[in-house]
Amino acid sequence: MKTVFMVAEKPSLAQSIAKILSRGNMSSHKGLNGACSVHEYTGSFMGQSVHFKMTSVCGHVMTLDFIGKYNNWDKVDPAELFSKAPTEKKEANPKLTMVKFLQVEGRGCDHVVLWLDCDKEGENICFEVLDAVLPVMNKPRGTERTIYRAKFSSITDTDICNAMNSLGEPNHNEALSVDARQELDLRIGCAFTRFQTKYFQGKYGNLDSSLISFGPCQTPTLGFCVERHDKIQSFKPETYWVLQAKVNHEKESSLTLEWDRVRVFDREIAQMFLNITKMERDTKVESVSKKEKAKQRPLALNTVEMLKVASSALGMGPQHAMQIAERLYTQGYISYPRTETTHYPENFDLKASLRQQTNNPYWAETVKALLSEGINRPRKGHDAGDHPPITPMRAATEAELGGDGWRLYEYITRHFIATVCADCKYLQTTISFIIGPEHFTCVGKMIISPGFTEIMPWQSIPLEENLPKCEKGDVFPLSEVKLLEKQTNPPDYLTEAELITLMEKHGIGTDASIPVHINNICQRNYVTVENGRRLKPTNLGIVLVHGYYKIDAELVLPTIRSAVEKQLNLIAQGKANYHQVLEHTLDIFKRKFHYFVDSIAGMDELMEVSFSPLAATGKPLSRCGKCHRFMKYIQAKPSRLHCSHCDETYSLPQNGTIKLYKELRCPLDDFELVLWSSGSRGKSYPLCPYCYNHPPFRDMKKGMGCNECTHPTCQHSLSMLGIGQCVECENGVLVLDPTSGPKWKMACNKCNDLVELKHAAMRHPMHRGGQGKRQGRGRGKGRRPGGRPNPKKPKDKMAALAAYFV
DNA sequence: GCAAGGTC
Repeated sequence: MKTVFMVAEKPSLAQSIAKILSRGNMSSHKGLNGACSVHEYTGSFMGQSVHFKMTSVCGHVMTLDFIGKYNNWDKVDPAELFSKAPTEKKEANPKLTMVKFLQVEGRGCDHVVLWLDCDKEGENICFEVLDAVLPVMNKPRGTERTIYRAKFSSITDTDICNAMNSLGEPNHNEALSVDARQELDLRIGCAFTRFQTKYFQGKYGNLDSSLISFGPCQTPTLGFCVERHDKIQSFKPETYWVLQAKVNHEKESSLTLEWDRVRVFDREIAQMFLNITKMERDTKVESVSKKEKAKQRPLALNTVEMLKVASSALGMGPQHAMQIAERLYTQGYISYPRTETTHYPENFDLKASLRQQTNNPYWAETVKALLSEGINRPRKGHDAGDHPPITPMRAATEAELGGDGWRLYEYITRHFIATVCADCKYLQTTISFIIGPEHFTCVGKMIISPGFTEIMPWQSIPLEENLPKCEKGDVFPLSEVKLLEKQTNPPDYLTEAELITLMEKHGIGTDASIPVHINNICQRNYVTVENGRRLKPTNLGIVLVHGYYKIDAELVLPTIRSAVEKQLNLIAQGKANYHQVLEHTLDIFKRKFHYFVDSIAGMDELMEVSFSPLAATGKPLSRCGKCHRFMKYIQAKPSRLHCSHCDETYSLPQNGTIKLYKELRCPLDDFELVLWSSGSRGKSYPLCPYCYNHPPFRDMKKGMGCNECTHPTCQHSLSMLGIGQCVECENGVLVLDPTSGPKWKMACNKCNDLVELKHAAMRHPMHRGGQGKRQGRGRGKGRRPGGRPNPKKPKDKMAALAAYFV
């Protein structure tokens, strides 16, 4: 019997599709990578009885990167990344050993059916799968076809079966357009990022320049936030005047009328209107209109809408919300959370989903009523052909989900129920009044039936004051006519929800990547999240965007992504040649890059305004070995030492504290040693700022402290303070921490192992005089003591220490 | 150490 190998984009889809095609009659087992499963069954294929093997990948199998030597930032000119630097495909997630997995499962199969998502990325993954499995599959006999592509637009029985009955071929052009996108993003993003980072790194003391990134999605995302900032900054409040009239009706109840002109910006004109209307004693009703209006129930939920509500109503950031949603999904509480679709599949069992919710204390009554009185047909949404909308899949309690998990589940469920509720109906009454020549209006709303707002109370129509019962021609006495002086207000910073809307509108990122881009600009310190999840750009974010505006605004405009995608679509549609588009687009960006490099002084001028140059920051800490003047310690990341006289910067270990180490000096270069420690209870070791950056011995690398130094006689070196092999790691040596007495500690110079010596009472080994030689300890040669020597009579103090070594 | 896109 022949074997048909089938591959979906993710494990959950492989399972659903296999279940449909096998009519539930399949056997499943986990694959060798632990992430993917294989579902097997017998069925018919092209009129023959065959064995089916359905499995999946986990998104992209491969990722694009430069070949190794081009990843050295110090040796490669970023300009080379545009053409010279070769790229290679690497496994996207080496832990999953996806290529091996596909080859093990695909070996000896006769046909392959590609069930990857029906978008361009999916088409590209088709070819990644083929690259892996074709070499190990059986060769076709004669003209027999091997490769098939299933095209489906939803995971429903009919759609999947239809796809199986009308298999096509993978679309090479669409796959190529993704190859081109990958290469463009890589070359452009990395070139700009490396250049900017290296240019600004170490120039300003209070600038965190460990990474100053650029990308065709993240940079315009930042651009939106700074654009709003600029609007706020340049905002000039204007004074305007509003005419307000109040009438008395019934007993003591007063009604405020809205002026039809809304407001005027000229004081004299406003005053004139006041004078005219003030002469009147009462107001006449011109007309009364009543209209029945409806507020529509929501569309079925997709990712972007979920993220917006999570941010604005639940106060959860998009990245966090997505993590929670993924957890709810893998635990079976909700459907797949990454979808653009807002339309339920035709055969979606809405009632079955509702029935699961009949025991929930918060909405059981609403759900039961819906089930007994009949549900409303959901609105017609958009079918993107990816996944069904996000819905609850089983009942849950607050206790089992906890905190944010429950809050997100509650929202998803309420939203789902709302989509099958009735619209909210209300009666809108508009009364028009006339005072002299001026018209005023009063609007009131009365709920007829709350509909979906019952389950989504935050959407309910605000209650408004009761309008008087009146008819055309009625006259009411005016109680007050006055002029209000007001000022226009600046807009506020962008909320995350507004930013998501902007990104979606301009096609920046996808439902899955939007949270990543927002997270990026937060983590890189370009924006901070303020109250109400508003995004406020930092000085760095503002300077970057203003710098791009100054040099080449296209780099930050939201059109940068869509312009490139337009080109890529030409490849996908077969209207343009892959190589030509790639070369042409790269050429444009290469020119932009060179212009940017030549004009970087323009951005630097802005940096100078916001940040202090290195020489002016930091506090004097230790002496330079060359000029013997004090160098300054710059605490801002990446923390470093700077000698303003020699104009040299020395990098330091990060994530810890740096202190002067007793004014001791390195015997090799005369630099004063500093002491790095990871915290009050953590490990610490001395280091020479010069050696740390310029390793003195061949067996040392950049970034090594004295605890790894092989200097044979220096009293701070590994050779002198090394005690024994580390138990936790392979090559580490436990080195005495000379500052730790009287509770002596030893720390591994490779891993994080830290050993406390409980009873050792001893003099500082550094002060023990000249007799201390290596005695067989030291670099890599540390030996573990054979047995515990008599603690009362140690041979020497170092041996005593070793005796405590666990 | 870098992009953006899949997904675990």
